[in-house]
Amino acid sequence: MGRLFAAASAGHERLQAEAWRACDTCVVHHRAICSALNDDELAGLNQIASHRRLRAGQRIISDQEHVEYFAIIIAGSVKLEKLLPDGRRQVVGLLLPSDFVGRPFEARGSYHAEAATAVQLCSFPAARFEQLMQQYPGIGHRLFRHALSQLDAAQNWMLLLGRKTAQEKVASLLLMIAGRLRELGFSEPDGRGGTGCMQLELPLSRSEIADYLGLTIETVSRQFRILKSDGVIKLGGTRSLTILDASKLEAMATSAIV
Amino acid sequence: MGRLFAAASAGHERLQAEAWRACDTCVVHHRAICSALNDDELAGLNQIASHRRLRAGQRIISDQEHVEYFAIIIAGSVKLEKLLPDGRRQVVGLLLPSDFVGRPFEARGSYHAEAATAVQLCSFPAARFEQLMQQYPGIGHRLFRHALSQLDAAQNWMLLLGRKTAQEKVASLLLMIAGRLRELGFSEPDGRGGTGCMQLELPLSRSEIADYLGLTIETVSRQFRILKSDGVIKLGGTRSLTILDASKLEAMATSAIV
DNA sequence: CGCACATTTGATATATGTCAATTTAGGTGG
DNA sequence: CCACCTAAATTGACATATATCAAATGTGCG
Repeated sequence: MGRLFAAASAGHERLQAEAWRACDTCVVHHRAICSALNDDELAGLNQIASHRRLRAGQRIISDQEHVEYFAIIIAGSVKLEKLLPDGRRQVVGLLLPSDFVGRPFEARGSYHAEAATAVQLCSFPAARFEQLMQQYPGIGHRLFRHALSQLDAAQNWMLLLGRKTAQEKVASLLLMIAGRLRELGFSEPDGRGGTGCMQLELPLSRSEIADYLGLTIETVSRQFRILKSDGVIKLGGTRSLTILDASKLEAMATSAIV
Repeated sequence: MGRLFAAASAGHERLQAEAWRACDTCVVHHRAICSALNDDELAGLNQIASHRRLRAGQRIISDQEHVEYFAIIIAGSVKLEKLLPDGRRQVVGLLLPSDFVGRPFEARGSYHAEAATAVQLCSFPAARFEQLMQQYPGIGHRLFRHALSQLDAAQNWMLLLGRKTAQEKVASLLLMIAGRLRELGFSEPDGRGGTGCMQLELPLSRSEIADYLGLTIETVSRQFRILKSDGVIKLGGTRSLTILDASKLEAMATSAIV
């Protein structure tokens, strides 16, 4: 997941003056919630925006802690996870570039949001962002749509968690990730740029994948092996993966994914 | 789940004239999305509202079909479910009185919404409702909050589906239902109105419960038996249930529920 | 290059699913 | 109001997908 937005963290004043220009060149500006905002709204947002870089594993929002800021992901991936008191863990969301991080109207987080890879954020102080939301309805409207599509995704994931087999779960995950990365332009058609082939970097480790699918590491690993020996995927290192036969993978996933 | 709103389906003209009055006496008017609307917004909503009664099993929204109307549940319960091609089924949502049914900004449903019990709805034609949403931002804002709390619930359910045992799942479900029914005023403190006791009518059959928890009917039944023999619950008929020891049930559920 | 950690692989255990009867519940007609 | 009747729920015996426990590799970093 390379291609980071390279605009260094300039001084705050400069940042504000160049506000518009900064958004204009942002790699996610045509996908993120800012995409459908008018100039006023965009300028307002830009005045409270600042960039942040996080390393893999750094926490963004913590369960039981005040949410300090909202953010749009510019690069990298963020996982949302919930814990049971005894340590069992469930990943409840995977956010990629252009996604919005944060839960308006609720002071405390209901999950941990954590950088799954190195991450670059465009972040907004929570209080000022909520002010802005009241001032400019367009922002809330965009966020509303984002929440609805997250809800759709969550419901699809409930079907996966409750009713799919380990094999279907793994196949579904790979297709979901591949689809979203392709949409974002991270597609790297492997070999002849055919329909079936795609090379990608997994945004999650095996154990995060297990926690996303409601499985153990070992089961995930065994399913990868089966996919590999069936010639459906190819692994290069632990996080680099090539889908060799997308239609076979789709058949294994049983029905469409979000 | 008795106490239906008894205002018969009067003629359309009368209904509009008495609009305000109708909302004023509605059993859910202080909980549903209409609660925080101003007089204009409420009047607008009322002009396009009509009541509908459905029997258990009737479909409200269908996967792959155009969504014809949105609605607020006045009485009864609605389940949202998703199907796999081979018939496996997952309930992805349970809606109770005051909840909103429907998915704005998306012509086709992504799930089936079906009356789980006899239901009474206050429904709005989809197109006119979306118009109204543009006209009155308050409506969209309320809906936004509703969507966010549905998302929270969905994420909690993902934790349940992915990581809880059958016993924890059943205990969690009972607590979730009990909590929501109590909030709605369907609490019936059994015996001495102590902390621990509550009598309730399950809004779902055993097989719907199984499909909500990602289990089989048989496993659900066995878990009920264990809870019964442990003195945690009491069953009267198949849908009438009394929680005898709420704190024990909470301990069995492992952590808080939405 | 070597070290620590992630991943894979293997052997075995178990929670939950499957299949097959029963039993119970709740509605219907006599 | 009661006996029947169908569908739902329960119960039991057994099967199995996935978890658990335990090494053995592999990977990528310092």
